Amino acid sequence: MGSRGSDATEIGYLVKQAQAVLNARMGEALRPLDLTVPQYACLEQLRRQPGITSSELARRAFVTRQSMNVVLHGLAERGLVTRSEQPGPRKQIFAELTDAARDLVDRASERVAGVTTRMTQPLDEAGRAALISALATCRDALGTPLGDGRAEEKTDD
Amino acid sequence: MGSRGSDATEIGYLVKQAQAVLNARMGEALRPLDLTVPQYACLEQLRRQPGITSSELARRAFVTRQSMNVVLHGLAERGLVTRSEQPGPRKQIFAELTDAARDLVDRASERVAGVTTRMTQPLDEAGRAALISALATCRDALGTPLGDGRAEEKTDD
DNA sequence: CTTATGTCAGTGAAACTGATATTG
DNA sequence: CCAATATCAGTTACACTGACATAA
Repeated sequence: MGSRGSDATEIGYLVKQAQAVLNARMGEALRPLDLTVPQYACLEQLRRQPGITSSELARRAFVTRQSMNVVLHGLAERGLVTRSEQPGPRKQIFAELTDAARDLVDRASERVAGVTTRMTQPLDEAGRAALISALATCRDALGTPLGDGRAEEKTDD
Repeated sequence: MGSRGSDATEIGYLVKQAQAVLNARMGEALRPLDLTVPQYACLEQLRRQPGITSSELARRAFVTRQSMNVVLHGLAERGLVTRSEQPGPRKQIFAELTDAARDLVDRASERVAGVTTRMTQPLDEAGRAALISALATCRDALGTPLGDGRAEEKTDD
């Protein structure tokens, strides 16, 4: 570990802190709608891409299928998500938002947007663009998601 | 919602995703040491500032005292943390790392540094500095942590 | 009396691992 | 047989709220 101008460790901390505050504020904003942050994230993802499978949802949230399934089933029981009766090619089950959910997600998105807007308020346009770019780069730099258990080339350990 | 050049919502997503991947990778890196990410964060904070109280630890992690106490007690039971017998001015109890913990945290830090370094690898020096600055700005823009229930509006710290 | 601390008790959402069945 | 899906079962770390006692 030589000399770094900008310590990478510091970035790790800041990502964690920023996400912690963001998560707390989002949770507060979503509570009146009876939604948790993971639930909202799941719904929002479904709005952006209807008909997605739970496995794909899990990949995008960087969690296991089993974890995502808990959230997804909870949402289905609340009538916010429908799951296709007819499995697809690979036994896939496709999820979609219900009309009630679409309305709810709209309101949730407004509230969340208020939080994120406030968070990025002090940044100028260029700074915002740079932040988006840098965060995407960091996300991709850490490579593949986490599989189910097997099937994952052992990197180094 | 309006059309902005750089959507603030996108930043929220990226913060979440980046943190999710980072958290996953850190968890994998720390598992061989039998440490969870929150545990490591707690230990690292204690190394940086020995003698800190659990309430202060909680504030920095943006969680409640009760939540932090669970982590802290777990670490104490494992002999990684000592807690002062003599309460301070305000009934405070000060925590410190044990020698065993110091050694463990060293190894943990190396592993974590490997992850964060990999994460920021594609960025150049200027980009890293800009990211640090922007993240700190975002974190601070969302204001104070969450107290215990009452007592907010404490701007100085 | 007010405030900050530590603590006990309970709850809950959501992550994990492991195993199994099914389909292409 | 292999790969990817869905699912069931169990565990766990860790967040929350609420309530209480204590000390400055």
